[in-house]
Amino acid sequence: MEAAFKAINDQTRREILQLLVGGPQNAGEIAKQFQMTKPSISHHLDLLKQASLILAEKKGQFILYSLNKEGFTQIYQWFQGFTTHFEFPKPKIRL
Amino acid sequence: MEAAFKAINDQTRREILQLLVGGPQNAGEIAKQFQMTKPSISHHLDLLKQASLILAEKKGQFILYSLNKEGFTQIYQWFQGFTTHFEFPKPKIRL
DNA sequence: TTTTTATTTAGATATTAGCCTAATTATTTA
DNA sequence: TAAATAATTAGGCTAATATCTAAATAAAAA
Repeated sequence: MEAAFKAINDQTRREILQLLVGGPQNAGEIAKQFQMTKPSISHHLDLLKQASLILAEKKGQFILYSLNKEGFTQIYQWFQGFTTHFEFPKPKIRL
Repeated sequence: MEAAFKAINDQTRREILQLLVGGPQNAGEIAKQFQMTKPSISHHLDLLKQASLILAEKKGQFILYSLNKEGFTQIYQWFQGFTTHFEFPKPKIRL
């Protein structure tokens, strides 16, 4: 859980997660959308993977990244510890 | 929102938030529960306050700290951007 | 008013984080 | 097999973070 909090404490990494909401992308595609070198993006992807916020699937010479529910669940569960004290609207759930 | 992510990316600060679920406490009471100096705890409280995760109310020579919904709402709203892709149980709400 | 108590602010230090360039690994294509 | 492509790993530099001690501020008590 430690890793998840660390991972989301960075603007670039939050933007990567946002991008992946639109569907899986490989490292090169992701990197193109940032003004930052590929090695830097690669490092961010590694931290997101360590936090179980994304999954990496090797497809030949490409690596396809996609969102991973596990890390988000960890964050949500932490958050839930406070929901008995504050009211929050229901999450929008895809049924 | 930046400040909220930063604030929760620290074990000590997350523990402080957890303590305050049990009700407001002043800085000294909070500090007693950690093996860390008062100035360090004071700094953590300042970061939590900057993130709108806690409120500080001066009571004579004491300062009473309590949870602040605002910062939690910011985190929750960010989180909601992903809930259309993953299903999460409803939060427990105190009505 | 002097002293004590509660808390913060300031300054110093050590660790961590983010970014770059250069080098390496793995896969595909010529 | 040699060259090109995709991505990561390694090393170094700077900025940000967490913690401490010492000093400052503010309120209460003696």
